[in-house]
Amino acid sequence: MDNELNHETVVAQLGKLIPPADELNRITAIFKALGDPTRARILYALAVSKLSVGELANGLELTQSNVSHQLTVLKQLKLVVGTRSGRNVHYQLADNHIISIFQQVAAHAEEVAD
Amino acid sequence: MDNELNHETVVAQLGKLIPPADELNRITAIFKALGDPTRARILYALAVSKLSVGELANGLELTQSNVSHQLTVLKQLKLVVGTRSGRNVHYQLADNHIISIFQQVAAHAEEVAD
DNA sequence: AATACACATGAACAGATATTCATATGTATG
DNA sequence: CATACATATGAATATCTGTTCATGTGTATT
Repeated sequence: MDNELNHETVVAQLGKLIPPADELNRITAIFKALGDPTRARILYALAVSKLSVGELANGLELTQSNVSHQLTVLKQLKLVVGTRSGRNVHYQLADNHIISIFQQVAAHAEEVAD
Repeated sequence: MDNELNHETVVAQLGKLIPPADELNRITAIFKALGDPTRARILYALAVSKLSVGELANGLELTQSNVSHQLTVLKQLKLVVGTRSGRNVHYQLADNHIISIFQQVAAHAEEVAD
C-alpha cells in the first residue's frame, strides 16, 4: 500500500490538515484586532510606557471615547490589561509577546515595501 | 539638566515614539489580511502544500471566485506568489516567515483561550 | 478555429466595523 | 453631598469588507 502523502491525498484531506474553525477564529480575531491602525498605535504606545486612557487620548490625538472603545476590544483579547488607580486606569501590554509579533510583521512589511 | 525620559515627556512625545502613518499602514494591512478566516485557511493550506486555485477551492470548500479574490489580496501584500503552469496557477507562501507569525499568534491565542 | 477548462475581474449586496455624540458609572475633593 | 474629573457604555451612522453572481481573459485540446 501507499503510505506516501501524495498530492491528491493532500487536497482531499485539506480540511483536516488545517486548524479547526474555533481555533482559527481565536487566531484571526487577534490578527483582526492588530489590523486596525488606531489599535496598533495604542499598542505601540503601550510598548513605550504604561499609560492611562487620558494619556493615550492626548498623546495619540484621539477622543477619550474612541480610546476606551478600542481598549475594550484589546482587553477582551487579553492583549492589554488595565488596573485602576484612583480615577485613572493604567493600561499595559498583557505580555511582551505582542511586541515580537509586531516586529516580525514589521520586518516582513519592510522587505516587501514597493 | 534632565535627560531622563520622564512620564510627562513620554506622553507629550508619544506621536514621535511610534511608527509613522505610512509604516503603520503597511503593517496593519498585513494584520488585516491575516485577520480573515478564509484567507487564514488559504495560508494554512499553502503551508501544507503548493496548490492551484481549484485545489484550494475544492479542498477548502470555497467558490473559485472567492479563492481568487482572496488570493489577489494576499498577492498584493506579497504573502503568496502564484506561478502559472498551463491553465493552472500554483500558489505558494512567499516565505516561511508567515508560518512563524501564525505560530506566535496561535501560541498567544491558546494561552489566552478562556 | 471552436470548444472546454482554469483563473481573474467587476458589480452588487449584506453584514461588519470604526468613530462620534450623548450619557452613565466610578472615584476623589471641597 | 455636591461638584468635578476619569473612564465606560450605548446608540447611531458612514464606511469598509467578504461573498456571490455574471462575465472576461488566458490556455490547452480536438
